[in-house]
Amino acid sequence: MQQPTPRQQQVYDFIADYQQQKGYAPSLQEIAAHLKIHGNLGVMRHLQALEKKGLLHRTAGSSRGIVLCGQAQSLRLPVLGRVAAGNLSLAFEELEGYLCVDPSLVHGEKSFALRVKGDSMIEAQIAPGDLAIVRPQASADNGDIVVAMRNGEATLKRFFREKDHIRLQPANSRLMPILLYPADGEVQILGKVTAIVRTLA
Amino acid sequence: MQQPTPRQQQVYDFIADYQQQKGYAPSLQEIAAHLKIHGNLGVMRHLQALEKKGLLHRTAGSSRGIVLCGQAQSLRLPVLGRVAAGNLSLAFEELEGYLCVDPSLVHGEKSFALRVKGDSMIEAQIAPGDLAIVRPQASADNGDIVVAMRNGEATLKRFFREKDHIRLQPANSRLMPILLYPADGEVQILGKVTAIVRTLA
DNA sequence: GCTGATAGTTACTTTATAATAACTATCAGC
DNA sequence: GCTGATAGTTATTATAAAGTAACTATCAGC
Repeated sequence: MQQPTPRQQQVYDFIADYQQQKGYAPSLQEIAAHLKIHGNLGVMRHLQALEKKGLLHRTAGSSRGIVLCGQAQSLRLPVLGRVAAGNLSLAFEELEGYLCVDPSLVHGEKSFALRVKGDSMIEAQIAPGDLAIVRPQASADNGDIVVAMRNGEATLKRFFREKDHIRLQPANSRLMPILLYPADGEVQILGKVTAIVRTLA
Repeated sequence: MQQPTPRQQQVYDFIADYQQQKGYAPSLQEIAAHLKIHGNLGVMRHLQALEKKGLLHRTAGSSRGIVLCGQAQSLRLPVLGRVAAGNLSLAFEELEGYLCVDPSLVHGEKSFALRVKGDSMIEAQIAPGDLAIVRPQASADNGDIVVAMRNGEATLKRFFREKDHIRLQPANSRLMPILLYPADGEVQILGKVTAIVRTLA
């Protein structure tokens, strides 16, 4: 977690105070007024900086859509035993319950927690039984860990876009990578893993 | 406090769910959409009724200015960069911030989150940079993962009580176990790891 | 049958709020 | 002197969201 600049800290503190006192986050102009900033662009950039540093989370286009990380507040995600995918619509199967997590673990709308089944990512320190926090998205950046749907089974793999195909690389030396060519649509990316939560004992 | 009608209860429940999941309250139109009400006047009157019955509080003219009365909170743990231990009193050093977690990850009072430093537990799928949720306790059961203080450094080890000593076993084949005899008090158990939280990307 | 509380609809206006464009200023580090 | 990060201003636009008017419908209780 990066440290904010003093000015950014002021912004953060005001949001925390306001949230604590009123029960919801301030609008950009309210922040601007308090910090004696004329216009909200300055505020916007402070928020962008704070978000990049992982101190808060924002929902674009949503008024007062600011959630501070590490405050007495958390997001409630559904915990799924498995995922099934009919073309990008995630079916919530085997709903195990709900998990409250810090906003810093969640990056985006409609995230959910998926119970990890196999040991395909064991060498990336992801074990069966762990909960993977997943943000639904159809593609990813190189090196991201994604949830891939294959033969009706959801598995975790590392995502690499190469010359004319996509490589889904397990973190398990006993397993082979999957090469995915545009033609065969048998594999589908359901989302990106943004965090791991494991309960011991 | 008056009881809401069934329909009003639905409105209230949706707001509670939304608030929990997203971290802020829904807009009138979002409520309307969810309850399949066309237009937001209907919603407005439900909110007015709920407010009159003392179940929530609204700020006029403020978007998402809904605050529910009497909602439960989740647990907020301090995140420490390291721990130092003067006889069982944990000093909160290098406070990185706070992490909100589900009560299911925390087992006991005064738990905290510790940033994992080395790779002593790498084969137990605990990597450097992970956050270990720790419940302070001076002993443990066989097989538990504990935070042990040694030479001023906190490390994670697996705990085993054997004949006349305690064995602190790393999950890393390159590291040797530590044998701890009652006489030498050079190693101290600070607590037990109850959960692991990792942020990716 | 009347009344009042509850519940809903369509259409609209107003305001709150977020987002963008096009600038300037300061400061640290190379 | 150049660059990039930080910080700020004025202005404008787009959209999110709250609020209002004018209706209808159902149901419980008197």
